[in-house]
Amino acid sequence: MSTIYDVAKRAGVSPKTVSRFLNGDAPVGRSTRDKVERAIAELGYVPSSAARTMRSNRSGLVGLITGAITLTPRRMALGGLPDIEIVQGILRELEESGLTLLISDTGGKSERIPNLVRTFQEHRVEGIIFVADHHMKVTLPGIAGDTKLVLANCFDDAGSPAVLPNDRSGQKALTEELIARGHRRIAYLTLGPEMEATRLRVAGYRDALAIAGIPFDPALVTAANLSADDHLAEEQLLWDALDRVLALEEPPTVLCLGNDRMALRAYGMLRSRGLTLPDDISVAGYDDHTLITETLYPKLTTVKLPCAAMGVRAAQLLTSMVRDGNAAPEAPVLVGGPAVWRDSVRPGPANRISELPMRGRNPA
Amino acid sequence: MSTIYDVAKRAGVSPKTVSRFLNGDAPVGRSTRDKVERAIAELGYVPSSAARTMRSNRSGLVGLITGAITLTPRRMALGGLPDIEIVQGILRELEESGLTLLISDTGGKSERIPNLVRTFQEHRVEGIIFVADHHMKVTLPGIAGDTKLVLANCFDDAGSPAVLPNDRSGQKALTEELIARGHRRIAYLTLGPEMEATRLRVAGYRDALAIAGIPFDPALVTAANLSADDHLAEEQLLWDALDRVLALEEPPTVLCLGNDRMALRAYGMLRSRGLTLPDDISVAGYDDHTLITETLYPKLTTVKLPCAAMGVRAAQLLTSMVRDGNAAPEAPVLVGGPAVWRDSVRPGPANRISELPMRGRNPA
DNA sequence: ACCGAGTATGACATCGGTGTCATGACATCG
DNA sequence: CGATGTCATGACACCGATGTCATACTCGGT
Repeated sequence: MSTIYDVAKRAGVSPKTVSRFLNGDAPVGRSTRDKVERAIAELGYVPSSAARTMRSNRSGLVGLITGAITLTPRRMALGGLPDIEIVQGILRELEESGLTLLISDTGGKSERIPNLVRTFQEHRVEGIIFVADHHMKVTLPGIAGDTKLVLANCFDDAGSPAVLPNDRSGQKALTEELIARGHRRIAYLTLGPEMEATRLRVAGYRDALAIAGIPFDPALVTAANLSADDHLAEEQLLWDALDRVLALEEPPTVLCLGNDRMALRAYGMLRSRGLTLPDDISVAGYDDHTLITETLYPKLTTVKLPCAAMGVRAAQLLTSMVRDGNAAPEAPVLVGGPAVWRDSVRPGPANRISELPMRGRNPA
Repeated sequence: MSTIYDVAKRAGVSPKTVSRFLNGDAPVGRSTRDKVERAIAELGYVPSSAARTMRSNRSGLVGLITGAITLTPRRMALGGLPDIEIVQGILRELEESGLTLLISDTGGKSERIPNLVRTFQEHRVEGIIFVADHHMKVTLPGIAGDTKLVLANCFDDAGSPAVLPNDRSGQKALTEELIARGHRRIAYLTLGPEMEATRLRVAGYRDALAIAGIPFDPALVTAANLSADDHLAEEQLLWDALDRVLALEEPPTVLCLGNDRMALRAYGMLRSRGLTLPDDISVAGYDDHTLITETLYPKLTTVKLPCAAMGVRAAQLLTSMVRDGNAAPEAPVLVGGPAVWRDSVRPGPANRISELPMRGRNPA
């Protein structure tokens, strides 16, 4: 591989002049410029970022740590959340920034992270983005030097700059729209209670109820999902939760589910009870996993989890910290996603379930 | 970030001794070793790969060019082929190799490739793997220097080392198994005629027929897919092709489709004609896209496209070229995938379609 | 006591760019 | 016409590793 010295010799100028031509940091005479240009083309010269990095202490690299690449196909098949969309947002934003992305995949094994970080540091990345597969708290190894860190879809105790989905506003918006359509008895079958998303979305749900002056009924809100990969247990949990809320004295007219996959399952369970969607009961999901939401009949009303936007924001945040030396924001950046209105929620003021025979409400 | 000089000063030794400790290229006294070890830990020293690269001319980087990351979710939703599995295979194989992967995504725009290659060369990658989303011919920009290149799922005119799916043996194996189960009239509704896969798989199909002494009937083989993203036209093409082969004097007892998505469509079309699978007619796909093959009823018999294995082989090939200086293989590496036997092919010697009324054979 | 072999270490140059400073050629101005 | 300023260019050191060569010390054999 030819060097700047080769180019200089061929063009009959000093290496520094070639450097000036390449970087434009000082004027270069027209004829000199032409000679250098020709020499570069003839030699196929490409500057070495290693040498540049040494002198300038800027590598032009940023690191990305994720499990999305190895885990996505499996999660896709399960209808899980494509955190790969966050990675896509990051890619898109970084594309024009002149920064080169080093991607490391954890393969789902978090114990590998320290090694990945170490490798990144050897390559003197200017910043690292860590992408989690769901809204969660993480604990990362300390990062030496002034390498910047941005967390996407997660946060830590150290208060590292983070980009998070606005779960609270998302569930609030959905609930508000449900209320606006006349629903008063809104069941919420949540994800596991240990999930950040659950805590925040329940808060958003209660926000909306409070604004509308509807009293909060704890019987309508229950966890109905596991974080573990145990389909059978998940199914039973959901069935039981659904059973309980439908058997209430005053049953819900709409079911909000913790994610679209739960909604998919709920469709089947409700139908096996002889209920028609959305006429007998309405359903809403969360995530806007289009593979599910657009495929189901009726199409699923849900809340968009703004993955791509989170990726873009995370990348913007990192570039602004790395290139412009901006300080990290005090508070996490919250990225909201809209409620996406489809056909699984009856537009009318109420559903018919309260008029149904017990068969629909409790088939057992 | 601290340097080897900082470590040397703190440990009271020369930088070269620290270097020896780090690389183990010469014996280091026990007490010296301890002092150096402590100094490194106290300073959180991480060696600079940029400096190392300059001196040694080896960056420890390999580049990967793909469109899998940005395109996968869309293709997944379509039931297309997850070339991301190739990337996974590469990741897995490279993990323990000490090489760091630079991943660039084309975003589906091949005109970006020269820039990606250029960026890789600036970082002095030791090799580049190019991953295509389907078996195809590509034309890549020339790569200066002695950077190695490996093509995965594609090949070029220059004879660059390539890892390819063995389409011919795959379709041959499937066809042979069909024949072994008594099928004689085997229709093959292929992908677009311009696809490499089509040419090779038809050859494999004919190989199997020839071995069994079954004459090749051109009326049974017809292209029934478009490369373009035109669902409606695709559907019509498939319908028409299906219509023609079913209306033959001597209709097929089994339909082979160009991929699993076509098989998925074929299921619907055959059923709308009142045919029962696999009793009235058998169906086989290609790719083993488990989201489809395991979900359909009956489960789809298909040929596994060995994506992960191709990724592994491509990475092995590149590391052997980069690290051990091995020469590129003369011929492309062909990776075979087995026929995966599920329930969509009737085990019996023949299907009943030839006994069916015209309704089933031509509903129009 | 002496020599060669092995062990443990350091001085110095080098990789390919770029920051700093110096220099020479002109143009401009009072 | 000399002082000043701008433009165009080059010489040289430096970033942080490591290869090469040199040096000093320790042993065991003779």
